[in-house]
Formats: sequence, C-alpha cells, structure tokens
Amino acid sequence: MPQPLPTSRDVARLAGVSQATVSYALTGRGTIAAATRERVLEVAESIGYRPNLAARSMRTRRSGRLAVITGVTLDNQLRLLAGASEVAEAAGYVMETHTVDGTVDERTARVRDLAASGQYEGVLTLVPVLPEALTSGPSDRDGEPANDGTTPVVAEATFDEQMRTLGDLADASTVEVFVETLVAAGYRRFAHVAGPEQYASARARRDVFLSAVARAAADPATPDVVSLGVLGGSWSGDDARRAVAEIPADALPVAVIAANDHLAAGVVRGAAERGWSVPADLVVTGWDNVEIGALMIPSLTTVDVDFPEAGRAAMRRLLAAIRGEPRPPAGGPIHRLVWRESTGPADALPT
Amino acid sequence: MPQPLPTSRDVARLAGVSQATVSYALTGRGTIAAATRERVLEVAESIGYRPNLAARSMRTRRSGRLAVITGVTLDNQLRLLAGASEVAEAAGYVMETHTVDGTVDERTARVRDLAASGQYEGVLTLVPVLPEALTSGPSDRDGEPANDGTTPVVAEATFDEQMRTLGDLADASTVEVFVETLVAAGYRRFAHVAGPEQYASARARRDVFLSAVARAAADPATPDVVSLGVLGGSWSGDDARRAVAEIPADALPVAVIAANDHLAAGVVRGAAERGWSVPADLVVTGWDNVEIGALMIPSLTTVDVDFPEAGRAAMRRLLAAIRGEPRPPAGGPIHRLVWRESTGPADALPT
DNA sequence: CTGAAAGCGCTTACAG
DNA sequence: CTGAAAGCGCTTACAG
Repeated sequence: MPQPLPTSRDVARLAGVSQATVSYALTGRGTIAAATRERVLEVAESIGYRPNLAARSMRTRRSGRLAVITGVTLDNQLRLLAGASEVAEAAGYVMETHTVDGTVDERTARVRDLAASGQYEGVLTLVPVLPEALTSGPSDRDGEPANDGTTPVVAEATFDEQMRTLGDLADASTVEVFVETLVAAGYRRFAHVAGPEQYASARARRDVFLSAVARAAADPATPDVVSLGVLGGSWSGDDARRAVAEIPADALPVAVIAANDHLAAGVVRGAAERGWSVPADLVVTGWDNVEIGALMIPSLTTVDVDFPEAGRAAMRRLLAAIRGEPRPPAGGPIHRLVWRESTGPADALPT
Repeated sequence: MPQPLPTSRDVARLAGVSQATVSYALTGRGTIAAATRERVLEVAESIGYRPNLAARSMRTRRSGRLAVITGVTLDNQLRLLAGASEVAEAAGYVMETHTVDGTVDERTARVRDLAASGQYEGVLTLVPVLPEALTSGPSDRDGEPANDGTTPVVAEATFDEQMRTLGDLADASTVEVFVETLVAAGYRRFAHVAGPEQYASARARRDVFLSAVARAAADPATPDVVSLGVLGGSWSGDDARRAVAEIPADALPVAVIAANDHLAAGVVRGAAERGWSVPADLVVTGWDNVEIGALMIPSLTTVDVDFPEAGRAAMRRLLAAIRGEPRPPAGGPIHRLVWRESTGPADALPT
C-alpha cells in the first residue's frame, strides 16, 4: 500500500544526470551549471520529489531537530513555545516538545537523557533544572560547564546554589515596585498570598515580598509598615478566597500582593464575602495579566509578562550555544506593571 | 568537538558478537540465546549506547513521528496537545507540533504538504481544514477518500459541504440547552455575543443560538420569545462590553449567550456600566470554563470543555488510521454545563 | 542460535 | 562542471 516515494536516484535518472548532481542542485552546495541545476529542479518538482530527511540526517549528522522541555501545568507555556518555535523555525530547525513532570531531580534526569540521546542538536528546557544538566556555551562566563556532553542544553531558568531560581520569567523584582508604590500611597499593612512552594516563580515572589516589606519597615520614614504574613500556598483561587479569612478585621485598609491573577481574583471574592470593598478596604495585585482580569469588577492590577519574548530569548540562547557563538545580549524587559481598579483610582497612584 | 557516539558496531565488537546480534538483542526481534542477549545489553548499557534513530528509521521506513497541526491563537490548544501527546507517547510515537496561520486554503495546503513530506507516519490537525486534505481510513464509512497519499491525515474538526464545521470541539449543542433552560426559567428576550466569523466554533455557537431561539419562538407555549440579534464578532471582551450598549433598555430582563467566558466577562462589565445588575436584570452564559470565571462576581455560568479528552480522542483516531483499524468508538461527551451566579440562583434553575 | 552481506537514501571528497 | 564510489548506522532476509 505505501507506494515508494521518489528518491534522488529517480530524479537523476529522469534528468539524465548523476545522483551527486541532483544533490548539488538541491542543496546548492557544489559547483553546477545553471542550466543543469534548473533542469534537475524541474524534474524534481514534476515528480514531487522530497528529500528523505532521515537519510540526509544520517549522512550529514545533523538532525535539524531541537528538543524543548515543557511542564504540564501552565497555560502560559503555549505562548512561550510559540515564541521559541518562531525563532527555531526561522533558523531552519524543527522543534519537538517533551512534557515532563515530577521532582527537580527527575526533570534534570530527563533533560540529560534527551541530550544524551543524540537525536537533537540542542535542548531547551522551560522548566527549572539543576545546573548539572546544562552545558555552558564557549563564552558563557557566569557558569561553570557541568554537562560534558556534546549536545548543548540551555534553560529558561536554572537553580543557583541556594536553590533559588535565576531566569527572566522567575524575576520577581516588580513585586518590590508594587510594595514601594503602595507604601508611598499610604498603605501600611501588607499580606502575600503565595503560590505553591515547589514553583520557582512562587518562591521568588514570596521572597521579594518579604524583603521589600522588611525594607520598608526598616525605613525611618515608614516604621509602621508591617507584614501580616504569607497566606495561601497553591495556585487555587478558591484557596486564596479562603485565605482572606485569616486577615485580621482591624487591619484595614490592607494591601495584598497575590502571586498571580487567579489568586488575586480569589482575594477579591474573599474580601466581598467579608463585606470588604476593593479597593476601598483592601487593594490587591496579581500577576500574568490574564485577559479576563481587565474585565473583572474591579479590574485587576497585575504584571504583564511577555511570554513570547521570553520564549524567543531562550531559543536565541540555545541557537547561539549550538553555533558556538557568545550568549546573545539580553532583550528588553519582559515584565510590565499594569495598574488597574483593584489598587484604587489611577490618579492616586503613579503610572 | 562532537566526539562520536557509540554505534551498534562498537557494541558488537566489545561484546564479541556481530552487529546483527546486537540488533536482535536490542529490538527483541530475531531468535537469540538469553545469555548472549544479556551480555549485549550489558555492554550497550556500559558504553551508553543509544541507537541512531535516523539510521533505524531509514532502514525500517518507519519514522515513529507524528505531526500535529495547531493554530496560533487559543490557549486551550495546549491542553488539547497534552491529551494528544499522552496517547501518542503511550503508542511509542514522538509528536512534532507545527503552527499554522492563515486562511482555510492555506491551512489545507500546509497539511497536505506535511503529509506529502514523507517525514511522518501520520498527521493530525487540530485546526479545521477542507476535506480534501484528509485521508479516510479503510473502515471510515462516512466520508469519501480525498487524499490519495500514503500518510494518514486525521482532523479534530473538518468542514462539510456547506462549510459548516463538524467535530467534537465545535459541537455547540449545549447552547440549545442554555436557551431552553432560560426560556423555561421565564426569560423571553435573548441576545448572542458572537466570536469571530472565521472561527468554526464561533459560527457553530451563533447558528445554534439562532435556531434554538427561533424554535422557542415557534413554540405555541412561548410565542413571546424573541431574539435581539447577534452582537460582537471578535474574541475581545472589551468588544463584548461595548456590545451591551446595543441592547434596548426596555428589553430587561434579558438573557445573553456569549460565545466564550471572556466575552461573558465583558458583558457583565458592560451591564454594570449601564447600571444593570447581573443576574437580576441580565443573565449571561460563557464557554470554556476558564479558571477565573468561578471567582468572578458574579461567577460565570459556562460550558466546561474537556480539552485533554478531545486531544486524546483525536489522536486515537489517527493511530487507528495508521494501523488500518476501524475508527474507534466515540468517547464520552466533552462538554458539561456549569450553572453559576451569572444566570441567577441555583434553585431557580435545573442542575 | 549467530554471522556475512546487502541496502535504506542521501552527501561528499575525489577524479576527471 | 559532472560522475563513480564510499559510507553514515541501522535492520533483515538468508546461510550456516
């Protein structure tokens, strides 16, 4: 049933040339007369010839394929993948996606395994892994080479020695801006509704929250700033809703930094259930700029994350590593604060 | 720098056997003594031998790879892909994702091209294409073979002769349940906030809305049921918010069927801007069951869509086509109505 | 139960 | 500028 596909030998026979000439005509590599080249291309086209990529790959030892490791949970990963795929395709690579689950060690093992498989010219992981799985490019000054293999492995995010996460997406420094801005606007009591401990981004946001509030409290100008603590600990908006019950009633007005928009939506709902008004009694910030957040009542103050750009940047780093080029310069910032109704009227806050 | 990976010849030499024996030991195909097999496996393991898949593929003429075509827009696609990938991996295939954009004709051409490339054992498209791009399996009674190629092509959704979409995800029949239930609850004036014309799912929801309202109006028991028309026409929640302005003020109470949750959120906000209360003055339904919809005030009545199952089902159909098996039986329903606050108190509506 | 040999479809020095 | 030949790493009849 599977009728044989035409091969370069067929093209050669029909065009009255050798297989080598067909190869030269198609790849544009050797030297070849324009007329010959044209005739070969015509014949190839006419019989619907498509080079067998497996054969080509075996001969050239280049698979033209990249592996991208993604996690199971976040919807945002698709936008990351779209950005990465855009850059990979433009560079002539096909991207294969592998989904991993499990602990850091398991993810790290999976990444090493894919790199060792020899099937790929490079591996990009969008989920954090231990540094030992990564190769460092020739000009990558800031990390010691850990993977001695031959396949470059690059990560969007990695763990440093204290198991903190480094990477664009895990950068939580905008939480500091939230806190400072709200302190300047007069808020004194702060709470954080955190995401799960095992998420690097969740830990980063929590840590920045705690240090920013501590710094404000240490500031002689605002000695009355106080942290009401870290609540929650999952990505469930319903948990966030329940967490509002733990905020003391006499703490109003209170400012809540939620680890993402779903949690922020839960906080709004939890506040309503206690008869609190947002933003009059409680202000809240989210993260991710989910589309619906702009339409909620009140609309959510949040952090817009340029996922496609993060994906593109990560893929650019992988391509550079494959080509032995220096690590490309960082692109623009991928985080942007979006102030909306959930933190009060715009004129009460800086833009 | 790229130090050569060990080959089956290396394993053979080290184990003191022939290359053929190594192949038999690894694939478990020929007949081989248990002791020999074990020794070969040990050697292979010890030198970290991994078969070169390109070479194997060239010899067996089986690539072990499937192409999945996905669109650029919907976040939900990731969940579809996850389901499809689960089934593909379990069957021993690697899945490669290709993103397409453009018109139906362009998408159709792209799918045909991928099928003709000979790189894949099968192609699954999650975006609608014309039937001419599809192959029909040997036992696929309900469609004539259009693609004469050798690579099976299966679609999650396809267009019929009237360019209507057929497929699980495009099934909009639950819109009918929304309308009928709201008519039974006493609502008489209905509006639809539609998605973009070029989306099959948007067209299907609009069509079912129109026919369901027409049917209710034709029912002697409810002759006063009336359609206020189709508003909107994009996936932008902000457009939906503005569309509320087109609803006549004297139409209250009104029931709005929105094509998805983002649009429904826009409708809620648009209603608030006109001083209308949801659900007292206006009830609204969405689609997709986005996580945040359960936390909004009011929470959104919606349709939960089992995207992973839709992906699994589509991949099962592709695998059956590849194996020449009959089309697998349909799984359970992938749509489930979720009644929430945006259509009024639960006790006023059936569950 | 095991090995020698052919061949999958390409590309690439090397001659001419 | 073009062709003959080798070889990428596997698998698979076919002998033995």
